[in-house]
Amino acid sequence: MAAVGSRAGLDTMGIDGQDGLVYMQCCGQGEGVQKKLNAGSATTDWSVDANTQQTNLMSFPRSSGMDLPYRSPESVEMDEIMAAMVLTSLSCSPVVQSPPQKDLLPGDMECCGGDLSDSGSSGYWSWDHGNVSPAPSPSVNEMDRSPGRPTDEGLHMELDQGACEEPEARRCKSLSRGAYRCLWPGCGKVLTSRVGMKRHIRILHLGGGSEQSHREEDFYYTEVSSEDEDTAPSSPAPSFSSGAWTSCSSTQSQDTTVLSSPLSQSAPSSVWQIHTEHLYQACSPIQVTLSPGSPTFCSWTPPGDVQQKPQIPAPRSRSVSVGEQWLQRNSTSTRSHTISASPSRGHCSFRKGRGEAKKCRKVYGVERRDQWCTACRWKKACQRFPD
DNA sequence: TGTGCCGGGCA
DNA sequence: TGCCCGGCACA
Repeated sequence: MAAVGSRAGLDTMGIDGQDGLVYMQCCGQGEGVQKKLNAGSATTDWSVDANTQQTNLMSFPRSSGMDLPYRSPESVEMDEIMAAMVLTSLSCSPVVQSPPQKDLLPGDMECCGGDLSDSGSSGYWSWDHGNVSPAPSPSVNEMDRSPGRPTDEGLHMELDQGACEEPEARRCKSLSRGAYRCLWPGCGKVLTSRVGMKRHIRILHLGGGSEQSHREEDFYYTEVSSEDEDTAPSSPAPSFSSGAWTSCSSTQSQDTTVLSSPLSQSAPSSVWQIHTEHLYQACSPIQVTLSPGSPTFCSWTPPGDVQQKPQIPAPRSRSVSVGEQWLQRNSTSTRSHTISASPSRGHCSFRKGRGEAKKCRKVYGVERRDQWCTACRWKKACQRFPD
């Protein structure tokens, strides 16, 4: 039975005779599932218990010299039944059985499965055929989650990861009908799966699965969707956000197009928010969005877009202070100058030399402090008269 | 010494 | 998050 199961679902099942550990590795994915068995007790919280261990001992030679206790025929039969159940459930996964290296057809795996692939598992565990729950998980996972059983750290990591991402995957699918277009010169292939697109880029264009190419995949595809195309030209703010950016800000852009992207979720909060609310920290947007180490849509956005789009003033419902309102009305041009000049300031800790422009303090004087811009009142970099 | 503003604290 | 201020750098 175990041998049959080995072909069906399990590639390797190793046993540590010292600790009673059984290592199961599914389909060679490197996603080792480590089970610590109660070798001595007959508790059946997890079906593959000591009996199963002994079954495994029958099929897999072990190097240790542990004595094998006598096993009754009933026990052997029960072992076979248990092993059959476990292995059958494991082998039921279509993803497990499918070859991992081919290009995924559209619809194979939806968006958020790509998160898993970043960790090197290439999304093999991101079974995502619609909302169908993963086939092998009910038997194994439910048994793993049963109370009274020693906590399996490694497996819990997998389970937690899946538990955390599955709602997100559903949310992605419910909110976005996006597709992913390969930006590789001359390719332009469109896939509905981020994982598929990543794999497409990695295999066909980057030529392998090296660590670097793993990170570079994000640069060679873009997200396209009908929603995006519909809403993009409507107003400056959505065109600036363009999905990835809107999803970056969880608090302020709920009314805009939401094209949820795992990459964009890891991106910093929106430049728009930074520019409008904390302009005196204007060095942040440039450094953040152009950071070469962050493989996000934000990085992929051409620098020109990053610097130009936030300059477009857009009406916002946010309550602003008097100074900021004045700033929004009058200093759009100077703001763009500030943004473009902010890299010269370098890191925020670098204190730039004093500029020539008069500040609010000089213009209005201390006695008219209420007319200062907000930043000046807060002893921040002047917004109204930036250098 | 005055000014600009970073960094941090407070509510 | 908004607001304020100590303290530092610079002119």
